[in-house]
Amino acid sequence: MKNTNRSNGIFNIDEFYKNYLNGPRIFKNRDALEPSYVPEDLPHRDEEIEQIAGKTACSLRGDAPSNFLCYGRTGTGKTATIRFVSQKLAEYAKEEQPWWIYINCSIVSTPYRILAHIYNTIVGEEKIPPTGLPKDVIFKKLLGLLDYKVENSICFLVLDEIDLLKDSNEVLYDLTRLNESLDSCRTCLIGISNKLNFKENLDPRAMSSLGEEKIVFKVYNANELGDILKSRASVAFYDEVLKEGVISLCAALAAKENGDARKALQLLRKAGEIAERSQNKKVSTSHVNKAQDELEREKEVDYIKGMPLQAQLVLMAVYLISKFGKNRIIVSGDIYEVHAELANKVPGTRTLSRRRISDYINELTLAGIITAKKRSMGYYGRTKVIHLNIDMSLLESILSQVKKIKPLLNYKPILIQKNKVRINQNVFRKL
DNA sequence: TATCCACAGGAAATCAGGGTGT
DNA sequence: ACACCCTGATTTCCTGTGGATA
Repeated sequence: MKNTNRSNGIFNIDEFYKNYLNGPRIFKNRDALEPSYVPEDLPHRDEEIEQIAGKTACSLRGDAPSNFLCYGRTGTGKTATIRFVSQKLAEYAKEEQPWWIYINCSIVSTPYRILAHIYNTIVGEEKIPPTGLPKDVIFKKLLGLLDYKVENSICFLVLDEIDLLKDSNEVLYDLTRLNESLDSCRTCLIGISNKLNFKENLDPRAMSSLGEEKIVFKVYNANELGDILKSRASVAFYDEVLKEGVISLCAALAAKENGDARKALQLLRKAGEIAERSQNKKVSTSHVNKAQDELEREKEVDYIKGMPLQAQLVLMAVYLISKFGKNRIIVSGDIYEVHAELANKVPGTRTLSRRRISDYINELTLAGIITAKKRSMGYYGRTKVIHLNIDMSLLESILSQVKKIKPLLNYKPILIQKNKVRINQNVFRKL
């Protein structure tokens, strides 16, 4: 980084902004690299587009398409493809434009809220409060609204990340019942799922409501990712800004992560931002490598900072045991005890049951912050052996950013002070 | 070989907090 | 004020279990 903004080592914000404005311009349209951007064309999604277009075409003649499900890993273009087709469809729909209602089930995840969300979207304002009313009242209201407002037309309900629904059986049941009870309006349900086995633990009625048909999105390979990046880059960046190899590096890195196009775009955007920040005229592969590191770090930082306080406390317990425990092997029982100690010290938290702690451990494992292996010690019972999966100093700096927890960073748990061992550590070491 | 530990993790119940209409 | 609603977090209750030990 050039230090023209600093004189005597002091950051000068005026200089910084002046330099920034006079500096090289890199982005022409940054939005083109955002996940929400719907591009003019979608490279390598022809098959998927064809299938979806085929399924939805009948809406142009006023018939309701049958419900279907889209499967595919994150970053395989499921949402983008649906949006793309919906835009095309709108171009060809003559009189009655179909309604498209997108529901992100990671945010709107309960039966009540789904119905309320649909209602509010159609009305265009928050008519239905986030809670308070009985669900069937909303159901009836929605029924009336759909027949009145979407009369003789079709309403596409896109349930994105449908696997994250809290009560998917009930939601799907409600939505099919909705469709059956309507007079003049028809609905079409489109589910989008990251999990291939999503339908497996659904009850049969709900399962059939999504139809037998499914569209599977293939993962992108590095070449395909490269094409996607090229087409986006031409919109997002000024000409000649990207140095040789930048795109192929982004593509290669993302290909390693299950061909995640979102990741590839993030990398490219971040690399551009890093170049811009350091006032380089061009984006180089070293910017991409830095971007990779930064994204990795940001991901963990954001995740941990966004966790509920109790979860942070559980993580703190793991941290403290590994910090003071001198190679002590961390087991779930220890975490429970240390968490209880900590919870008593932090205002506004209570101790939790073992059951709850066990859930938090699972969540941390799922997020990749820790690894947990089930292990039997025979006569000494069964437990989970836990390892931190994140750099200690990074974890320390993240935890120190959480105000309520910060004072505990150097707390030596009583468990460790007394060197209380319920299970002979040698049992573990034997393997 | 039967025993028994220290948990895992499913299902259902409970609680508190934010809301409604009457 | 009252009865009732929805949600998210948590507790309670429970059954299951790998394998060293007696």
